Amino acid sequence: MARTTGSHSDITGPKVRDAALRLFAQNGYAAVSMRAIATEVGVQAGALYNYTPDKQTLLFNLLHDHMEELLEAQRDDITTSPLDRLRDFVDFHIRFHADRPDEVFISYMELRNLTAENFNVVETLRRSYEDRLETILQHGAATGDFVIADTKIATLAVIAMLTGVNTWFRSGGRLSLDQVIAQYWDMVRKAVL
Amino acid sequence: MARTTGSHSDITGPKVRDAALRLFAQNGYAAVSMRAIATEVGVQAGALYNYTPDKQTLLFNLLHDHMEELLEAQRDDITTSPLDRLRDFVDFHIRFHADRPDEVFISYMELRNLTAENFNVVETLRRSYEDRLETILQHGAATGDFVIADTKIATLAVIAMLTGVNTWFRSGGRLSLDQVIAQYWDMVRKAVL
DNA sequence: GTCTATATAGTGATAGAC
DNA sequence: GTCTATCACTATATAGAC
Repeated sequence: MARTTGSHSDITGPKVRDAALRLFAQNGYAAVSMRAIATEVGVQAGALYNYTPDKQTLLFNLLHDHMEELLEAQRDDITTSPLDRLRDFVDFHIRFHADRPDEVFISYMELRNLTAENFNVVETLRRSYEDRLETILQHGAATGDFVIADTKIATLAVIAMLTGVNTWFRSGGRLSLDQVIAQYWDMVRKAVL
Repeated sequence: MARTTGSHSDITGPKVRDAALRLFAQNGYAAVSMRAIATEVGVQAGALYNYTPDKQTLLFNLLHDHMEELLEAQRDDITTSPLDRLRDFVDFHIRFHADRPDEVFISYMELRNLTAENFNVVETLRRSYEDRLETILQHGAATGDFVIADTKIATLAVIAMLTGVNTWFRSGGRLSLDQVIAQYWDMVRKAVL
């Protein structure tokens, strides 16, 4: 219970994580040195190794936890209509991703800097998220609510379209997030009809 | 006219370019050393500097030339209907990008590794490509052929969706490129109707 | 828990021989 | 045009003092 005087692990730990996230997103994993992260945190490089065994684990944890949070946050009410479920998915996806631009960015850009083993873990999580959308589309296609030639292609097309919002959307811009969501929902709805 | 005996610049030059393209796409610009490129070409690192002043120029040329080729190849017959022009754009975009997976990949992943000046050049070219699609959508919206709330958003949404094909399409897979194009065209067509 | 110092290896680019 | 050799840095990670 008693905490060692001068221990800052519960403060420094998150700071290391935040600094790594910001710097990886800004400059890319390979271009960011442990010294740069340490400087951002306000410690010397050696001190970082109290919080991560190595740089690779730092990256893996950021991507892994992002995917876990995504899967944890996404809800699908299977008692509602396919159209309502799809609308909820579109709304959730855009909102969740718009809230975490750095996490989303490194999740796409830094996949190839994961070790093969770490990549497989993250990739499995990503696929299970895709599967949730495909399940909705398959259900709607089966009931006749949707007209979709190939649900796998439609899944990938919709996710690519929605995730693209992150490349240009900035809060405080010409359109509010609600307006953006409304317009994407309009396009997605028509595309699967 | 006469060529120096033993000169291989017309062979080695393209080989340097191809090796850089492949390695940048596979491992990322920052993670690829000039020595690695030289090994791939079959020369020593110092020899590369007969073909590029530095590593940055190597990257810039790849991205710049890719965008120039894209703009050069894209055709828009303004005498046809908005729907036909849009269909041609979708067909062209998917086909052109599917043919050049490495160029497309580094054009998205390595933008941030360009110097500010080089980035602006490439970014300007990219925007002018986007503008060509937006022109088509604006025209169709004006004639009533399309129903689009915001042509800028629709432009970005369609390009994100189409470019997403490159993340999963592999020639020889479940679907032919023609089948893929047909399905994307179906979704795009319905989305703007 | 953080520091300094260091081991070990890699980097981009250049000089000058051939 | 390509080679070898090298300069001046920077990298990740660790050891041991405090």
